[in-house]
Amino acid sequence: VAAAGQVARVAMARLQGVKQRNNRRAIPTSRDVAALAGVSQSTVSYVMSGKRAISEETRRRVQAAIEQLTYQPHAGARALRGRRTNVIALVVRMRESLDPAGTIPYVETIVETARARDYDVVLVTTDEGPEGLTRLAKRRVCDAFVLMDIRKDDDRIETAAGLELPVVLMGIPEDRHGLDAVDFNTRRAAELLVDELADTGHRHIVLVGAGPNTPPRDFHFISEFYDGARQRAVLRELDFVVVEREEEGWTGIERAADRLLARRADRLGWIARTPQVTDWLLQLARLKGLIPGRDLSIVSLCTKTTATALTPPVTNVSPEPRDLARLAMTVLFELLDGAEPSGSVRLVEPAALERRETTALFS
Amino acid sequence: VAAAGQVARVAMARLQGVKQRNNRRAIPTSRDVAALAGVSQSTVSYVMSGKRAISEETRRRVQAAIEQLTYQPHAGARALRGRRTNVIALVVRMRESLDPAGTIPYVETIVETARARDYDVVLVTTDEGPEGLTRLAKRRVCDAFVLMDIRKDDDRIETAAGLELPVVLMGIPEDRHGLDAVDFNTRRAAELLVDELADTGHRHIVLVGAGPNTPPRDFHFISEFYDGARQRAVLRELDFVVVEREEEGWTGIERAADRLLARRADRLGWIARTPQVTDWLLQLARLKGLIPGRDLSIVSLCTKTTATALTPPVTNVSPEPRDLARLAMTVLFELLDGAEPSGSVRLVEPAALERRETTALFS
DNA sequence: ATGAAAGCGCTAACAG
DNA sequence: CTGTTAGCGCTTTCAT
Repeated sequence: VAAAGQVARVAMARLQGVKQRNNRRAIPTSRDVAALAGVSQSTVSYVMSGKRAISEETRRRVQAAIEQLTYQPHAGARALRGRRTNVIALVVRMRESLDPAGTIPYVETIVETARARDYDVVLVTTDEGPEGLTRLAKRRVCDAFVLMDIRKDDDRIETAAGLELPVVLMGIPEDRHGLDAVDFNTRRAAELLVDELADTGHRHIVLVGAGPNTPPRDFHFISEFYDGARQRAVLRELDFVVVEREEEGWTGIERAADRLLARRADRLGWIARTPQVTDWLLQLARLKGLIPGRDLSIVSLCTKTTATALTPPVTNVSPEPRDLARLAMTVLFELLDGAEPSGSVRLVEPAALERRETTALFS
Repeated sequence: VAAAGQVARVAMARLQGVKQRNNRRAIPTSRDVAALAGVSQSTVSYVMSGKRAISEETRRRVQAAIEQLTYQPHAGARALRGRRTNVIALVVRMRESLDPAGTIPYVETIVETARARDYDVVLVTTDEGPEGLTRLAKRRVCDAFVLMDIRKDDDRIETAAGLELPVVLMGIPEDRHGLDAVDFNTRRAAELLVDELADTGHRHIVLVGAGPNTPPRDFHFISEFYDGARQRAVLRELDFVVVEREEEGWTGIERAADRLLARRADRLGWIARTPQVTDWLLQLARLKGLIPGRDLSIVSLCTKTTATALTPPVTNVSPEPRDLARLAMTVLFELLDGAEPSGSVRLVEPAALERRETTALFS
């Protein structure tokens, strides 16, 4: 007890000394906590980590001291000694993002999930290239990587695979180099959309993609969607065409209107692959005096939120971004907890199709 | 030279030892670089920081060793000893974002600008609340903060002001607590848009806001836009009304159509405050058989990219997000370089209005 | 112009 | 159950 008192006095002196010199509170260290609680510095560390048994009395005193000083452990010191940073690097494609608005929910969910396990997230852009990954790994800035917006021939994969750190790919490249990947089952989503149209007596399907700047063949989830829809249409004996816009934006839709409507009046269904395209197709119908759900159908791959926010509400299959982000983090935490990379792909299955006003019942 | 040789041998032994034990390359430290270059460890540090004169010959050898080992300094060790983390915390509002798609360019620009000065960016959501800021500061995770999406009564401000770390606010709160802030001059932007309509012979102006979920009075840049437009309209002796939608989405516009068109045929100009609203107004005009640029005008506060991507291209004043993000980072780096917080507000002025097809020339 | 050495604040092995 | 101690890899004196 006498010793504890002495240590406490020393700590007070230190705090006051600093206060006098800087005229402002210094950020407390675990030594300050220890002194205030009258224990050794390592005991503070053990109280925080829970890695050894601590008497109730000691734990209480230490916790009180921690709260009184609002102590937080120095992240750098922890990383240096403990060889883990509690930081996850999230590598996203921002400059040429496929869907800027769509990116936010992913990022948000990943940050939330990370925080739930006391990880912070550093955000990196693909523009930094593979060297960016190497830099973060060698500088020990992070413990693991999540790579978003994976292209089939993504140049980050090989580098990431050589890093000896946990990596999860969101999206499926041609060569995974042994890394774990997660994605939506967009093939299955396409099948559900085609089935909906088949089941309701449609004859002709037009699949409308996002346009010239997003080449379907560069991204696995897009080509899967196309292939799935096409094959299902064959199976269900429906006429099937893809209309690729030759121009971006609304103009692209307007210019393609003739092709989109070539089979008008004959049990026509449009499949929109993105929220934006869905909106435009509704707009086009409105402009042409066609009522979705009566004159033709519009079904869409978009979230429930988007589908119900549109007018009229659109029949959709939902690729919930949050589910995919959560799956990615589940896999990542397994790896961080010591699991061996399995090099496997895990898919998020689409929820059941939700029929809304834009499905026409022809049968 | 003999000593250097010996040190080098020791380092080799260390590297080999590790290699044998782990069966994989250990990440090299500055000691390894020093040994390989035949200099002391501190010399490596000085070569990297440039904080003392180094002979050309020594520098060359050290650089060669650095490259050979692809050495990167341990971020945690640096932070611990050097008392700076080279990390900037970016605090964004994601869950209830005003404009999810619009957020990306800000984030991208901030990450890029940070990287240009060798800072990384940790991404935090406002959901973590003020304690999130305290945590990052006390753990020494970051050296500075950028707070986006500032509300007038933002609860992060007071905490941030007590952190004794550089902070830049993007957006203007009621009480800045002495912190520096940057924002767009949306008041000026509104004036330019009203002037355009006044100069081209319009009589009636309808300002269309984003809708019920974004209360204009919560955000300074929105209320400034409204006030600026209203006052300018008075000055130019134009009839001026604000139409707030009572429902979200396209439905909100459709329901408000009567109010929007009440003064139809009489030199009517619509001012759209967001890209999304601009798109909807074009849609509404199309639907009503009105041709923007002939029957009425649509002018918009949106980026050039948005304005020209629409059909027809829209007259706009551009609040370029990248400019604002760059300004924020300029201020932040001044603070990081030791400048005292001035508690001032710096505004990004809008570029000149660009007239496109949606301006009707009534005069 | 360079080297030796002292820690930064923490974790974990070692020693009761 | 708790304390003492040895570093992690770096920056920065102090010494030459």
